[in-house]
Amino acid sequence: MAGRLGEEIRTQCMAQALRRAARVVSRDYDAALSESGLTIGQFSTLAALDREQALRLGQLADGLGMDRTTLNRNLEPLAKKGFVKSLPVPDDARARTLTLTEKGRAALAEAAPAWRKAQARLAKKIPGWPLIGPALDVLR
Amino acid sequence: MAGRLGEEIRTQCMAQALRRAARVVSRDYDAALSESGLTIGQFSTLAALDREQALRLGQLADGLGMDRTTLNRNLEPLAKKGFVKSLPVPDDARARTLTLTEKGRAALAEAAPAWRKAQARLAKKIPGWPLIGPALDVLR
DNA sequence: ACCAACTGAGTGTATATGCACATATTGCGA
DNA sequence: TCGCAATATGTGCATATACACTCAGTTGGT
Repeated sequence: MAGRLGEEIRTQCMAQALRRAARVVSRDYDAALSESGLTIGQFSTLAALDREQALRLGQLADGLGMDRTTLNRNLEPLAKKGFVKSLPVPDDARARTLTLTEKGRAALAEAAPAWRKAQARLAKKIPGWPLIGPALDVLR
Repeated sequence: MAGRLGEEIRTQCMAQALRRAARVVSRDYDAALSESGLTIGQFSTLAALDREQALRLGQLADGLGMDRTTLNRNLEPLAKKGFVKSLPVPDDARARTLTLTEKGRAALAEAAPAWRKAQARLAKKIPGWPLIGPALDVLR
């Protein structure tokens, strides 16, 4: 009688599966990026700012599927390194726009080769990825 | 010329996609479980211990795809609540075995209905899940 | 028996995550 | 204009994550 519930959770819990997968692949990417001094989370944040400049905190957080306050704190190490700048908005004294600095763009470009290596390695390890990526897009 | 690299990363980075998905669904499960006082991560840990008793820290961490030291710290709130106990191993004075207490098993069972609700809600939101779950099993 | 390599666990530090709450500002209706 | 709801951001707290390092105990070779 031991563990019927636990077994059900292991085989069916989507959160467990996704969190586990995120941990495993994050460690891999982080190792690949270690030379660059960026984590995969920081790399993703810089990439998001590279796509669109002058985003507000809330907008960027939405884009990353992340709580606003989490992003706020994730920006601290990036700001400390001078990769991201937070500028006031003329129209609205509450808001601030986030911009990728030249230094930030350079760091992103410099880390890109290591990222591509991790991509290639992972793509081999997860042959079913072409099915996964699109299927997860519904969460956007 | 702005953002070619950022665009490539957004469309292709597996870590970004998985981390994002994990964040989004975790918030959902956490909200569903809030009454129970468990996070989805804690719920998963209890479930793993429900499947197999007397696991060592390292074994359980491997099973969860988690760093050993992370699990060590994740166990603290569970131990504080009396859901998990760490017992010495007779054969090996270095090791300790983790056991789910009766209280822990009860907490897991009590949280299960809320978890099932989150499961049902998410299954509707991610119709492609039957493809995703098996495809991620390669990371085990 | 001894020592070296190995193994299992714990700690220091840094980052990541989000809820509850607080603050500041804007916009709008009475 | 006054006041209030809505909006944008920041902070306190708790948990989550993992690398580098440390320590204790085990194991195998001599």
